[in-house]
Amino acid sequence: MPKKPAFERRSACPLNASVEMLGDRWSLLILRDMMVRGFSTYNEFLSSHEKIATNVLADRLKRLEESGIIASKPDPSDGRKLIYSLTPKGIDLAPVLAEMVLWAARHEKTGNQALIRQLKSDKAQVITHVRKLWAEKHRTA
Amino acid sequence: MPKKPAFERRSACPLNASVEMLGDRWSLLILRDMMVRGFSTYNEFLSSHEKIATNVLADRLKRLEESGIIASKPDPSDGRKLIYSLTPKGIDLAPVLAEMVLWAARHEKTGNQALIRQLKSDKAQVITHVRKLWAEKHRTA
DNA sequence: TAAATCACTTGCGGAATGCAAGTGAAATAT
DNA sequence: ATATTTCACTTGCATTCCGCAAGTGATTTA
Repeated sequence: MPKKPAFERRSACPLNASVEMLGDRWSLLILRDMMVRGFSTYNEFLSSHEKIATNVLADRLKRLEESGIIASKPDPSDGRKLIYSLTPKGIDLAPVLAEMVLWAARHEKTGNQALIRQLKSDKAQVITHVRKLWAEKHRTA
Repeated sequence: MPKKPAFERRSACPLNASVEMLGDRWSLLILRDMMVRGFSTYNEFLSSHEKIATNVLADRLKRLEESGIIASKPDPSDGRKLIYSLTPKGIDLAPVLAEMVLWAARHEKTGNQALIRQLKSDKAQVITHVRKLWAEKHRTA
C-alpha cells in the first residue's frame, strides 16, 4: 500500500505550503536571528528583543526541524547545549526574508537602517554572504 | 502633546513589522488571490480552495485595510457588494509572494507549475505584470 | 558537593480559530 | 408587490493556541 503522508496541506498551492510552514508570528524571526545575528542556541533565541515564550520557542524549533528548515545537534563542548543550524532549505529562505525587510522598510517606520542600506545597494551580495557564512558553519561544526 | 501610536510593535525590526502585518495563516493567501487570480470580493475569497472561515476572512480584510495594504469601496453597480483592491503598498508585496512561491516550489511538491515556470523564467516581468494589472483596475474602478 | 545553567515542560487564564447558524440590506424572480 | 436569493458580514460555541510563571532533570561550574 502507498504510505499516506503524515499530514495534509490545505491545498497544493506553493504559497500555501510556505504559509503553512512559516505563517505565524515567530518562525521567521527565529530564522532572522540565525541568518543575520548568527544565533544557534535556545537561550540566544530567548534573548531576542521580541521576547518569545519558552514553550512557543520549543514548539517552533521542533516544527522548523520537522520541516527540514533547521537541524540540531548536541554541542560537543557542552552536553547541555543543542546547536541549531540552518539547512540548505533554510538558507534558501534568505531572499524571502530580504524582500520582507525591504517591503517593511519602504512602507513603515523601522529600525536597522544599516541592514536596509546594505540590502538596497546590493541584495544579491547580502544573500550570498549569508550562504557563505553558513557554508562555513557547517564545515567547522 | 505628541499623539501616541494606536498600537505598539514588539520591536523596531523591519522583519518584525512585516510579520506582525502578514504573519498568519491567511493574509498572504488573500493577497495571492487578489494578485494572481484577480479576486476582489468577499465571496470570491471565500470560494478559494483553502476554505477560510467567514469570521476570519472578515477580520483579515479589516486588518489588511487598517494596515493600508488593501482598500475597499462599494460596487457602484451592486449596492450589496464591496470591492476590495490592492493599494500601492499591497502591490509592493509582489516580490515577497514571488520569493515564497519560488522557495516552496524548490523544496516541496506543489502544484501551479505554470506560475512557477513563469516566475523562474522572468520574475521581474511577472511582478511588472501585476503592477500594470492593478494600475489599470484603479483607473477603471 | 552545592549552586548555576542549559533546554526544555507544565499549568493556567485569555485570545484566536474553525464551524454552523443567523442577520439585515439589496437585488432578482415571480 | 411579494418572495426568494444573494451579499457581506455577525454571533455562539467548542477547540486550539498563546503568553506568562513556575518547575524539571541533566550537565557544568564554583
